[in-house]
Amino acid sequence: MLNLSATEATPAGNVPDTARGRDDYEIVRRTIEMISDRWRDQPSLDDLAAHVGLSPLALQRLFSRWAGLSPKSFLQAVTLDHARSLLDASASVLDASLELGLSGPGRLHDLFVTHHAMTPGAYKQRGEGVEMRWAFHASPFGRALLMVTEHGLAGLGFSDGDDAATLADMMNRWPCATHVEDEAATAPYAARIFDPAMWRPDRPLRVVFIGSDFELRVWETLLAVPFGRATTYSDIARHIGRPTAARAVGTAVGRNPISFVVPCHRVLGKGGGLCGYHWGLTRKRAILGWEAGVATG
DNA sequence: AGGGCCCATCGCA
DNA sequence: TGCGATGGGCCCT
Repeated sequence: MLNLSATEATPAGNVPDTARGRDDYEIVRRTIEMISDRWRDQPSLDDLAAHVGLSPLALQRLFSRWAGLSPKSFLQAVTLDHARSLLDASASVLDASLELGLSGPGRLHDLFVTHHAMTPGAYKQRGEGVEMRWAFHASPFGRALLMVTEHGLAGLGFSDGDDAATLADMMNRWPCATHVEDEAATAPYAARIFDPAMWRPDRPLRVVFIGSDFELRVWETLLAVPFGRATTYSDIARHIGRPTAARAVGTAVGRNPISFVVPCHRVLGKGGGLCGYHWGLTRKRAILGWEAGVATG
C-alpha cells in the first residue's frame, strides 16, 4: 500500500496527518536540496542528517518512508544519467499513449482526469464571471493551494512558507474572477489528489482549463504522459504540430495552473536536464523521485 | 521584450 | 570524452 505521508498510515487509510506531514516534507525538501546542490561530492548519510538536524537513522527512515527510496537511491535518481535513461525508456511515450488510450499497462498508478476548457471568453476576460473557491491543504510536497470552480479543479499551486505569495500568484492568473476562501469546497479534491488509493479510472477527477488555444493543447498533451515516465519540450512541440516551437511550449508548460494533476514535472530538456519548474526545481526533483519510488515500490 | 528550448561551437580538463 | 558558457534562431503572449 502506498503511503503518501511520511507519517505512519492511520487505521482509516493513508491520508496525510496535516501537522506532521508538513514538517516531514520540510525535512525531505532540505535533504533533496542538499543532494541537488552537492550530488557531485556524494554527500554521506551522516552529512545529510547533520544538515537537517536528525540522527542518520532517523533521517534514513523518514526519507525512505516518504520517498520509497533511501537517500542514496534518491541521490542516484536525480543524476543526469538517470534522467537520460528515463527519457530513453519513455521514448515516444506520447505516441504510445495515444495508441493505447487510457487503458495501457503503464497506467497502473495514474490519477485519471477528465478535462474541459472554460469558454475562450472567460480566458480573454481574465476570469470574469468565474467563481473560484480556494484553500490551503497539507500535501506530500508541502502546503498546496487548491482552487475549484463549479465545473472542477482550476488551480493547484504550492507554498514553501509564503502562503500570501502563492495565493497572489494564483489569483493573478484570473484577476477578474471572484475569489472566496472555502476549505470545505477544496478538501475533497485534496484528499483524492494526494492519495493514490483513490486514483480510479471509474471516478476521474474533473479539471477545468483556462488558457489560450496553444496552452490548452500543451496542457492536454501533458495529460498523456503516464506516471513515472517523462517526455521533452521538443517532443510536445512535435506532437501538437509545431515542431519548432519548443521554447514556446516551455513557457506554456510553465504557466500550467494545475501543477501535479497536470504533470508538468514530467517534462525535461532534450539532454535530460530539468530546465525549470514554476514551484521550484527542488520540488520538481521531489515529485519525480517520489514517482520513481512509488513505481518501483 | 522575454521566457521552464535547442543546436552548433568553443575552450578547457 | 564531457561539461560549462555563448550566440543565434524560434515561437507564443
